[in-house]
Order: sequence, then structure tokens, then C-alpha cells
Amino acid sequence: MFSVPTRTQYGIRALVHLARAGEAADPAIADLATSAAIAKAESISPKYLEGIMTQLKSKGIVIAERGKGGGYRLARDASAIRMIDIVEALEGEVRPVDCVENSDCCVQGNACMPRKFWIGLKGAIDDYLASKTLKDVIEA
Amino acid sequence: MFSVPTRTQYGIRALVHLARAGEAADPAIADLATSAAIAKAESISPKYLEGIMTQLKSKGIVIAERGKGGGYRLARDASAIRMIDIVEALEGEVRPVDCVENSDCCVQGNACMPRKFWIGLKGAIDDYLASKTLKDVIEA
DNA sequence: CTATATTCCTACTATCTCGATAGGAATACG
DNA sequence: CGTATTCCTATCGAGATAGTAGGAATATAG
Repeated sequence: MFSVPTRTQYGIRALVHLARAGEAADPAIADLATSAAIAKAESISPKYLEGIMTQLKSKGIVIAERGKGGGYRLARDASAIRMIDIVEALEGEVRPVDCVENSDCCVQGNACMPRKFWIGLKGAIDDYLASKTLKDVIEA
Repeated sequence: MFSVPTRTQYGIRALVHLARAGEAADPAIADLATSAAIAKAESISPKYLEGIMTQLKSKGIVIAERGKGGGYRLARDASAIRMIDIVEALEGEVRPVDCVENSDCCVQGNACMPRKFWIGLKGAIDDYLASKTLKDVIEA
């Protein structure tokens, strides 16, 4: 249960790759990597990863440099990228049931008795994801 | 993200229904309900709920009485049924990524740097689900 | 200006899961 | 025996997911 799609797993691994590249002494030297290079290093389908990287870029997690010699780098320090930012960029907000935000669904039977329970679950997940940064992950 | 299948939502609503039926003064009087009756009260597809109830029975969450006059009742008091018992009965163990239990997957690139992170997420979810009982839900 | 390497965009396909349905067998009651 | 119920198995359609394909846009190097 609660399995995380490969899309998200791949995205995180790609960001781990970038974060580790950026750990070098001189920043801005080795922190640029192409999608194809990451895909190869991580054994991820290159074309599939391309789409994931584009999405991470559109959400402001990474910065893309187009054209020859281009690639991706983290948009900010790994310690400033929370895991919840990544997850929401790739999958949208954590929402166990539709009823969490939309109370219109509370019409039939006991449909909404468990609503507070689900909201609590969302809180537990969100709190954990917000408490970890990309830096925490690469130091684990 | 982390959306809960209707199967689980339906199962919980059915159990809420049974738990509320069992709240009556005289236990064992009104605590028996047929799958069809629950389905009607909760606006759930009857045939679909049938399968869910059978599964909850096989996992020991409810007790079934077959034949005419039969139905389902909770196998134990609502306060002794943890939400994690229900979720695991219907969906199996919480496992964000396969890598959580199986460390064999840590072979390529940074595939397993996030492993501790995922294990931590599993822990956060499990802790929450184990902390709530069916009784907590019907009293919310 | 041209060749090349890269991101970016759109569309497609195969596979799987999920929700739901159908029909009927097994069981128990009166 | 007739009826009401759980229980079993098989199937189906819709949607999501993972991956593929082709090429347009963009930047660099020579």
C-alpha cells in the first residue's frame, strides 16, 4: 500500500545525483549534468527521465541550460529543497481521499465519519515529508 | 498522491456502520448487518462490497454468519480494531517502495540512497495508523 | 553558417490496476 | 423445500503508469 510511482523514485534519484555532483569543493564546476548522463548512471530509461526532468524544471526544483554543453543543476542548495517540494512537483498534493478538501462529499451514510482520520493521515505524511530535505537524504 | 483506493474507503465505512450498530445498549442485538443492507445504507455497489466483506472476514476483522438471517458483525470491540489492521487486511503492508524490505535492489547508481527516507515514511504512516482505532473514528 | 548536443514538446503504445459486474455454488434457517 | 445470505470465480471497461518515438527549439563550437 501507498506505493510510490517509479516516476517519483526516479526523480528523487536524479536529484540525489545532482546534489552529490554539487558537493564538490568548487560549486558550479561539476554541478551540471545532462539528462542522458543521469539516466545512464542510474539505469533509468533516458527518454522517460527527460520528461521527469522537464517537470522538475517547470516546478522550479532544477534549472535547465539548453543547447550544447547544457544540462541540469539544482535550483538551490540541497538543504533548501524539502522532500515534500519534490513529491508535490511530481505527483501533486498529498490527498488520501477526495473528501479531505472537499466536504461536499459528506452526503451518504457514514461517508464522512472517517474524514478527520484521513486528514490526520495527510498531516502525518506531510509533516514527515516537510521535515526532510534533499541534503538529509544524501547524508543518510 | 497517496490516494487510498475506494476498496479501503468502502471497507472502513462498512466497519463504521457495523461499529455504530454495535453501539446499541444490548450488544449482539443490532450488531448483525447483511452486506446488502450496508451497501444500501452507504450507497456502495452491493456486489463489490460483498468481496470486500469476505476479505475482511478472512483477515479476522469481522465474523460472518452464513445462510438466511446471516450477516456480519465485528470480530471484536471497535476499540480493539486498529486502523492499521483494516488497511493491511485490505491492501497489504504499507510499502512505499519495494526497496524497503528488500535490500537486493541497491545495485545501481544512487538507487538506495533514499532507502532510509522511504523507511522513515513507512514508519510515520504506520505509527499514525496504529495509533487510531475504529472507535476513535466513530467518535470523531 | 554548419554540425552537434542538448532541452523541450506532442503523440502513441503496451501493460497493469481498479472498480464494478455476472452467475452461480455453498450454507443455513424456517 | 424455498429463501436469504455468504462465498467463489471469471470477466470487463476505464484510467493510470511506464516507456517509446520523432522531431522542434535552442545553444555552443568550429
